[in-house]
Amino acid sequence: MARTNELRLLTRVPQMYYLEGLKQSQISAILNISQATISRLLKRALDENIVRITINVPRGTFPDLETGLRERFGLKEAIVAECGEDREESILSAVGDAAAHFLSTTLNDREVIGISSWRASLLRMVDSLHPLKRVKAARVVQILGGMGNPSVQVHATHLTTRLAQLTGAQPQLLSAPGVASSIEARRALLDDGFVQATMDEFRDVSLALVGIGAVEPSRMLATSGNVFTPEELQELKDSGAEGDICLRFFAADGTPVRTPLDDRVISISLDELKGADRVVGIAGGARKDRAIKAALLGGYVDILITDKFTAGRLLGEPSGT
Amino acid sequence: MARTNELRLLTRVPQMYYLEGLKQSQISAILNISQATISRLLKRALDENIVRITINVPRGTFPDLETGLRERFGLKEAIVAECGEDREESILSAVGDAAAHFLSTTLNDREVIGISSWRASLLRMVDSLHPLKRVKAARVVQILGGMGNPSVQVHATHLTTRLAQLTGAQPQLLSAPGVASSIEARRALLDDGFVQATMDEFRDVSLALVGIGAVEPSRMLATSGNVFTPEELQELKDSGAEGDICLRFFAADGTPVRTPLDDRVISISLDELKGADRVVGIAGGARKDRAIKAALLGGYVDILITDKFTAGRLLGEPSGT
DNA sequence: TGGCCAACTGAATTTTTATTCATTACTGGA
DNA sequence: TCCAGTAATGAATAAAAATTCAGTTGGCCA
Repeated sequence: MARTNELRLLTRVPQMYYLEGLKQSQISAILNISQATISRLLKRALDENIVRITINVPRGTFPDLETGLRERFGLKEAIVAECGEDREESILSAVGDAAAHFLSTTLNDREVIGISSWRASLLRMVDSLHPLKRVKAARVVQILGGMGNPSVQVHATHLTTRLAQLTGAQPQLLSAPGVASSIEARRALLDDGFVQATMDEFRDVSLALVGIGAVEPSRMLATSGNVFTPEELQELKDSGAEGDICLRFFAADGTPVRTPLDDRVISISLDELKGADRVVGIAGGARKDRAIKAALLGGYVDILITDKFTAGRLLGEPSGT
Repeated sequence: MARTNELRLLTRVPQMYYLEGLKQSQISAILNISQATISRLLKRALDENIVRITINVPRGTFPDLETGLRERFGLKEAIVAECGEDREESILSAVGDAAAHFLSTTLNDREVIGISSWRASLLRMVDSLHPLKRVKAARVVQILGGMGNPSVQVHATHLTTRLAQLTGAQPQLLSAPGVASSIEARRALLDDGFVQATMDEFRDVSLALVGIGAVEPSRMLATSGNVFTPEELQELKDSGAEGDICLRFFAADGTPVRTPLDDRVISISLDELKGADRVVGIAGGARKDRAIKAALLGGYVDILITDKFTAGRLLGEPSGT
């Protein structure tokens, strides 16, 4: 019975506070109980589950998947986008849009943005981005060279300059191919002052926007010119490479895979990438499942932006390595 | 789609705040959103019913009935006690206990308590009250004379002195019968200095503890000596009296009923009663339904302490006058 | 019976949250 | 296309809530 009297207060106080919207001091005055005690009663009501707070998940948001991704892969943040159907086009649009929104709400002033080229998802992001008036990034740094194929080279340039324009930043282009034809060719390219200057910026990147590539099946590698020879691709596969970020490859368990190719790639290194405050991975689609998982296991990404189908697959599979 | 991105935040932020227990400033740091915006998002999530707060009513508490009583009768507070069965004994015990708890948690320092005598419920309250060490009331004033019957007179005295003892206050007894034998007898009694002194205190009462009496059927009036003659009782009924507080009678709609009896009663007047900061009515039982309702309609009581059965009846009846 | 520990309490203080204010962007109508 | 009114934002500030602290009390065991 004594307990009943106490329970009455544990019900009454939250009722006044949460339902009637009274301040603790008002309740304190009405009930002749000190504000400190009101605060304590409220906490106790919460602890004892007399007050329950539930979050009603609106259609099109997936907090469960996001929490699952965060916890399973130790991510700082995961964003799962609603997506009509599980096809590339639909996913690109959903993920790009989500990434654009993410960028526009979380960009800080004077941020140095690093952006990978070559990525359809990043292109989509930039396309759906509205100009950011409120904040101004300092610089947008291209962290992966363009493709040999000139039209793709243009894309890479477009991506960087457009993003710089939208964020009011200075674009810092990397006027070199992502893959040099030889080690020597790479050396020569690195001697270029502009290339050098851009690459020096890699360590200053505070926010990196990157895609995640699949080694197999890779549409990009196959269609965007003869960047890699069939032999090189085979070598990659043989060495266990499962995916890449900025053409830096890693195995299924996330460990970096070093191949001779590394010495021809002109891009931020995985180590430099980890130096960024926030690395945002933007990718989705069944084709990339294994690569994304590998990237997450490798811890290369702090924030993942993906679609609900991919998120489901990343979590649904039996917990492999 | 734009809405979807927004909804995501409206889900994510409350999740972090309410479920993960993060501070707004921490969320602000994690999501790169200003604290002001976090606060606004939380409010919006509440408004849009994405976050729902429900209060789980524990067994033995009756917030619905209490709210009903408060709203229907404009009470400052209503306390409905759990009660095993709808019989006097059970109700007295429940209501007395609830009143004791109420008093012990809401008594202020230096309060002047007025207490009606003659009331079983008040007696019960005092019996279940533990000594209050924390606060000290200033005085306990008996606001209704005792009964002619000496043993009941003792009760009234006991009630007042005991309560004073428990609250560390000075008892202020009213050494006079509640009902004088005649107008002249009343005059004579009022000449007494002690009686006078106590009655002067009536206006200083800050917290009044009163029972509510039923005119018909009234056990108290019938059994406690020949206070009123059958004729007087008949007169009361004829004049429409439905209940009383400290032997001050009122009709079913709460309007005071003046009869010649008034001039023989020695107690606080209804007007003086209204001057108290808080008037606590402590009563229950089917016998008193009409009297309690009348008292509530008359607005004589700020706080009602009753049992669940009585509360149900007070609310359940078709909304009478 | 006394003494010690744990639990409560309210006042004061610190921490957290809500709001104000000034500014800037967006929208719809002329 | 331009403008007026609406909405949104962050920094600063006011307001509210949580916590610390110091002091009691009550129970429990020696």
